Amino acid sequence: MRDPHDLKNAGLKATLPRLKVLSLFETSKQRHMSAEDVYKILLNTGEDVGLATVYRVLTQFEQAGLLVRHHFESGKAVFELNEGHHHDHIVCLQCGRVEEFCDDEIEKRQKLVADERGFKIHEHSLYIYADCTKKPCPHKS
Amino acid sequence: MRDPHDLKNAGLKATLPRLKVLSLFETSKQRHMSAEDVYKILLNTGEDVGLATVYRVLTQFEQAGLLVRHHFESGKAVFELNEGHHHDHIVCLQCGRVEEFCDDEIEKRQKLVADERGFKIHEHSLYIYADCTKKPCPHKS
DNA sequence: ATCGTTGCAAATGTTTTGCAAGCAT
DNA sequence: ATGCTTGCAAAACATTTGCAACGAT
Repeated sequence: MRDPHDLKNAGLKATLPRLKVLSLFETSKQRHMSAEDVYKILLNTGEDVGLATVYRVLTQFEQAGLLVRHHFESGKAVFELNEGHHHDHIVCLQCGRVEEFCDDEIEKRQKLVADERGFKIHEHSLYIYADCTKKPCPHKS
Repeated sequence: MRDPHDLKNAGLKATLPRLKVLSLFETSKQRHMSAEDVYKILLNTGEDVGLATVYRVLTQFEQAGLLVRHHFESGKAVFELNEGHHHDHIVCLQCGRVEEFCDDEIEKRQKLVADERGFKIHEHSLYIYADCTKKPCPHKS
């Protein structure tokens, strides 16, 4: 299922639900998933986990630095694996499609803007919300 | 209270609750307010409006283009008056403080990034979430 | 054996909706 | 008079929490 090592490093016991959730994020083609997404996928896979546990595990993983939480203006939080490398997100407001990007110039100006105003930016600080018109946009996934 | 004109233009009847809410946005020192904020301020001012009405009116104003809705990674939506002039937002994740900014270089690159990926950006597309460390940060308003 | 973890159900917080009464036109 | 609007209460979501049973060390 998954190496219990990473969990132990994070100070978390290597329990079934935690291994399943972490495993899912590492094997899923979908990089960004909500608690409900994770819960449903695990159910469909025949795994038996409670929704409350999924929420708890996701929060613990976020605090342990294994996952990053985003809100993406949708009313529900989504999580992605924290793989260290910096990137920002552009999100379609119609269908929820997420694409990652990295632009040095934007990085530079972003830090400038933040510094001027006394803000300290994070790894994932910057979001662009837009509409994906050219690509197939299923209007709500 | 407020000129009923703008409301009529938007195809909305000039009712008391709507005039009060619009008026509040135009007179409040706080540019960004949640439904709860608006509701409480109106109550404290002795005005009598239902919370459900506040939610409905805010949504109608958003659709009419009078207000802009943001989520700001906080679990609750906030609204601001749409005054036409473009700007982006940098938001403190600790206390919710919002500052507006406009950076031509970021604009340019943002459009580029969006174009490359087939996204169409809006007036308020770009957000930076950060921590305001240098300024007094009340840690939750 | 101990203490963290789980699942369920209940609680919480935000936003939406059904419906009868009320108001703008 | 008509039809949009309101307020309230209830419903709908997303998320969190209390608690007794369970599982990893």
